[in-house]
Amino acid sequence: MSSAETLGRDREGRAAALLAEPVADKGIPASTVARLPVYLRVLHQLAGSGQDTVSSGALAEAAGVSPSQLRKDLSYLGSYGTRGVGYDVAHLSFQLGREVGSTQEWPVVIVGIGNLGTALANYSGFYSRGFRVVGLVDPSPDLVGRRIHGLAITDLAELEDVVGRTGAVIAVIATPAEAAQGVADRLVQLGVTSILNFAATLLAVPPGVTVRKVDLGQELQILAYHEHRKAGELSKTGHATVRERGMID
Amino acid sequence: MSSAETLGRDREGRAAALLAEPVADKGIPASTVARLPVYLRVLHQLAGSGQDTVSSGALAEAAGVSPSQLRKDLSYLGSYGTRGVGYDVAHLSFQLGREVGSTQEWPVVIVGIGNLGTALANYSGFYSRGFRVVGLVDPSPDLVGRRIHGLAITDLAELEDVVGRTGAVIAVIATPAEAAQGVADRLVQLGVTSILNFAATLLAVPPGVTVRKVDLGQELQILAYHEHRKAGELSKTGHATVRERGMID
DNA sequence: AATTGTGAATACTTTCACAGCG
DNA sequence: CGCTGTGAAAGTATTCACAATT
Repeated sequence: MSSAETLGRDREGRAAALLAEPVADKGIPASTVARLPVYLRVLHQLAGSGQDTVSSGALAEAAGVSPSQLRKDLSYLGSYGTRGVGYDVAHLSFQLGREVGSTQEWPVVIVGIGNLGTALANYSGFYSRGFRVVGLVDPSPDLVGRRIHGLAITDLAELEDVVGRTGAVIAVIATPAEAAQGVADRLVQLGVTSILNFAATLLAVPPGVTVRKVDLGQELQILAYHEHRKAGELSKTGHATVRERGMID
Repeated sequence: MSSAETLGRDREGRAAALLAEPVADKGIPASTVARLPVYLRVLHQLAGSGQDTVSSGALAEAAGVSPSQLRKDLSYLGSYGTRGVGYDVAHLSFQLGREVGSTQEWPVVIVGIGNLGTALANYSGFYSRGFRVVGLVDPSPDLVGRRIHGLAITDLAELEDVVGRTGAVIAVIATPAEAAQGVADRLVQLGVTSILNFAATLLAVPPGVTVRKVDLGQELQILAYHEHRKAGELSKTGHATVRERGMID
């Protein structure tokens, strides 16, 4: 998988009372958070196919997790199921969406409009999940002014302007590795607090800013490791052995 | 984050003696495996900048992990450091590369040459890590025959031919979600045992086949969750609190 | 004197198993 | 009766802290 990092790991004493939200809103494990979008996607599919109720077993199967893990995950959010019956698809979908923040629209700025940035700008999966690409930024004079889906590419020099005007707090960095840290610094300065980083470099950001990294080369290398292992086992035992289940997300 | 799944979770009794490889080659935790490519990248950088020795502290810092985690990770591979001194960059780099399988070249086939597939086909990060894109496959008549870096796009109907000719065991699926499972089935049939899946769907594969999923929309949703939480905290306490460190990889 | 390698301790995650409820 | 929700148990991963080694 990809990885999440949030630099700055000291913790507040969690003094504030948590009466504000209908459902307790604290300490959901990171591993659970990473699975919520999966559940949400499956629920949308189910809703689309006319199912209006689903059991933990069926939902878990479709999401690729164990039923007990699904129930444990959902239990962090509240008790949205009905014993003996299951979950109401529409209701659970709404509750999950509310938790993940997908009931609102999030403006997103993409910095670095190379092959990958262009692909991301065209990616329909963002739109359907509530993200609106409101800024495309690149330093290349060849690209500035071109349009993707009607949105013009802006010069990197005007990054301040773009972020300020759109109010984006989520940004995607798809620049070469060398440029990424500089871009991140400017984004953070402008109030961006969540960054999805495709550059093959570690970003240093202040506490309170969340970075998720997707390193495509790294993903393949992890697969190569498994291949390598399979080949080794094969040559020793004469038949492939089964690897244990992966991790993360 | 991205996620690793390997369906089929039964385990062999691990009867075979493990004398073949110089270093014990068993049970490296999945979380460690996911970090090895990061260490490898940092080591390459260090080598490039002329450093020939590095301490666990410095290497850990550059990789974004704790020194003790780095040392624990490396300890699974063997004892490649020198107490009181540190690690020899070239030697550690070689050992890590050998473990990850990046001393050899891996032919890779990409299926689905839309925006994302095109970006992946152009991505230089694959080449530098030992991957060779040897096949580009898509069903669209508009695309078949076009070339990317000199490699012609082949019709999906000839998938069998492409995989057979190139001997690829690693494939990337960048098709629409609906097409992904069908493509995966054919790939597995052809002997592919590692798949990097960008389609927003869960792939069912037989035991022994490793799948890693990268869902870009999902990555943003995880960030949105954090934003959502920050906004909530902010409105309650008047200042942003720091989130705990993420997970995965 | 400095830094690795590693058992032991801690923290986190998943699974189990069953009580609770519709 | 069936399925959820959840404490308790088991399994993993990370951090600590220090002995071992150069």
